[in-house]
Amino acid sequence: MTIKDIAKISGYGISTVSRALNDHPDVSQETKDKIKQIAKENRFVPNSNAKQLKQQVSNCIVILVKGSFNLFFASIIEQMQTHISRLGYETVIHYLNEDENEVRMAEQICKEIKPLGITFLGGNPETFRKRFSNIAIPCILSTTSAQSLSFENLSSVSVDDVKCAKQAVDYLFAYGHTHIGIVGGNEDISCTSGLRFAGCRQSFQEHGQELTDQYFEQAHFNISAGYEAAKKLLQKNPQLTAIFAMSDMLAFGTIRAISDLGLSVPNDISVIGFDGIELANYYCPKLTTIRQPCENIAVSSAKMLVGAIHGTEQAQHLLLDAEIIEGDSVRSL
Amino acid sequence: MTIKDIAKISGYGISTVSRALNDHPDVSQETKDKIKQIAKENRFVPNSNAKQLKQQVSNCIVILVKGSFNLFFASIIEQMQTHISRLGYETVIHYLNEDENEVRMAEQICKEIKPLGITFLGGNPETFRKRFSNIAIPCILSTTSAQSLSFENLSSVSVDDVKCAKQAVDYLFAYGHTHIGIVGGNEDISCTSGLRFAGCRQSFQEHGQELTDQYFEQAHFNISAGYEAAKKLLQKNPQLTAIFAMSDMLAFGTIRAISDLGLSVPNDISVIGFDGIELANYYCPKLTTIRQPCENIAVSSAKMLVGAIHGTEQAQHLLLDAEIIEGDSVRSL
DNA sequence: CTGAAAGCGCTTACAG
DNA sequence: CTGAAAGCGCTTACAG
Repeated sequence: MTIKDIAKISGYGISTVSRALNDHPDVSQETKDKIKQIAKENRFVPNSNAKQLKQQVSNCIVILVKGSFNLFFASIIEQMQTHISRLGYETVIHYLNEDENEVRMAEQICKEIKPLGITFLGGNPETFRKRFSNIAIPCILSTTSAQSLSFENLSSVSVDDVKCAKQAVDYLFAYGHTHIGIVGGNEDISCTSGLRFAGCRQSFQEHGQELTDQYFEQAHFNISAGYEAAKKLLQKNPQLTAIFAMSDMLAFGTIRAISDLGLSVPNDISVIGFDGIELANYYCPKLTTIRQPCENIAVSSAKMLVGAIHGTEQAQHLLLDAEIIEGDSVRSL
Repeated sequence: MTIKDIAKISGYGISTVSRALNDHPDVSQETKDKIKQIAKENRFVPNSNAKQLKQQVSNCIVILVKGSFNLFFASIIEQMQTHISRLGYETVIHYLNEDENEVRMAEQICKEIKPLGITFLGGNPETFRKRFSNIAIPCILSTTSAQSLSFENLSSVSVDDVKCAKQAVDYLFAYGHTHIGIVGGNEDISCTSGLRFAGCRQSFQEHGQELTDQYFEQAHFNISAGYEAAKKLLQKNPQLTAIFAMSDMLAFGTIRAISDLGLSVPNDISVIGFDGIELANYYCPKLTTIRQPCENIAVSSAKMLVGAIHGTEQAQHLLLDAEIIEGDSVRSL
């Protein structure tokens, strides 16, 4: 069933059928009704390949997600999708592995499906610095700041990772802890864990401490990595009374590790996480964590991207605040 | 950059360029090399719309996922994807809301992108009964059995939900519990929770009990629903000493609810889950659960679908076994 | 308000 | 081994 068939059945020409189906204003209502009726009866679905081949641009916005599983991203994606479709665009979600290059993939997607814009979740600014100049459509980096880059078609929406991580560690200091460990983080400040690490370092310095190897253990942002890292950390530094885990998943792994060592949270060791996913609130103990403003990130990203697509908005870098959610995983010393 | 441009640059005709790029055997190696080199230099990416419009069928397999967020599905999707691409096909993932009709969506997708096959995650057999006859390509229902249906192009891979749920409740009885509650489930045996509920009922009967309203509370399969349902259940039936939650997420919500009521798991109340997601192993307490064989479901689904696409396999319904993972959330009475 | 015609970028029978 | 031509299903300037 193609528009040609509908043209034949209806007696109209194919151009009129096309216009009627797309609700062009210059087709009489009567004609539209007839044609739409026939399309409906025959369960006509337009061939999107033909449509897009002809139109050169699609109506779609791509959400490019790095890291296939991440509850934090999940809730953002969901809301983003809802919002984008409310604004009248289709959305295509594409997942990449951690080791794939998101910008290269974006280049390919641009050539293949010609989207109007792209939002990146979990991208690395360094990758953007190197290759993003190949991309011409409006893009937005969500949950990571692109402030340090200055592409005129790249905006970003995120929390200030340095500040928020500092906030987390400050919180532990404020509760009287002086032996604080960090799960996650590294020296590379171009990525999220590097930025959060920098925040930790600041907090340490302000409290007259130096953040040495003794106090942190790197980990990818998943639960089993958190478990392993926490175990190592507690082995090399048994005096710790509190741990900042750089994501809630890391925090869950950390708490499990602490339990497996025969210790309890928060009685022996306090734990604070980062992200504020729904599960944090249902974990036992309820996790104290830095809650990123998911809805705001999702909605702002969608709005800014659509603004940029309309050409009404310039690239900008939105830094949002996070709030501390107090659970039962931190106690004062 | 199109193949026309490459034809111009290389001096060959566009048909030769097309054939070279697609590695057709009737193009000399030399020509192929030259053309591919030029394509590479110019970062040529074929326009997939044009390609598919012409080819009429794509090379892709669609994974249609109902319910946008579900850690259990997540790990299956990931493995399925890996496996499908290893078998030489592209994969497109499409998420639907709970209230959308998966089969109707599949019909549309068939017309739009003409996939070779579809795997459904989280589909409802009843929906298939009504509309699936409209679909002509090989499909597979994963994690839910389509045994009761007899479409020659619809296979399924799943555990036996009735049996596995019975296993869970039997386990609690075996540990001496006699007041067992169920979180989730309903009378509609066309869906997963209905099947599991039927298994619970069987177990109750075999142990000389009747599964009345007093013993269960319905809940959608998410953590907050589990929390609410468990609270209600314990309110209306305070004598319970054990609960079977029909998914791990429900179990987490249940455990949190128990804690909030000032009781402890497993000392006051034992809890067993269903699915066996990674998180279950990192929850506190470690969750005892019925582990579905994710890899096997993923791999078998992929294999069976590809077999059906090749026309070498008939529709079949694979029922896999689940195993009990013993955590620390059940104690003997 | 409607239609005939061109063309989007590709593939593939057909001819050489 | 290579090329000219037709055609996939749509949209849209152009003409009426």
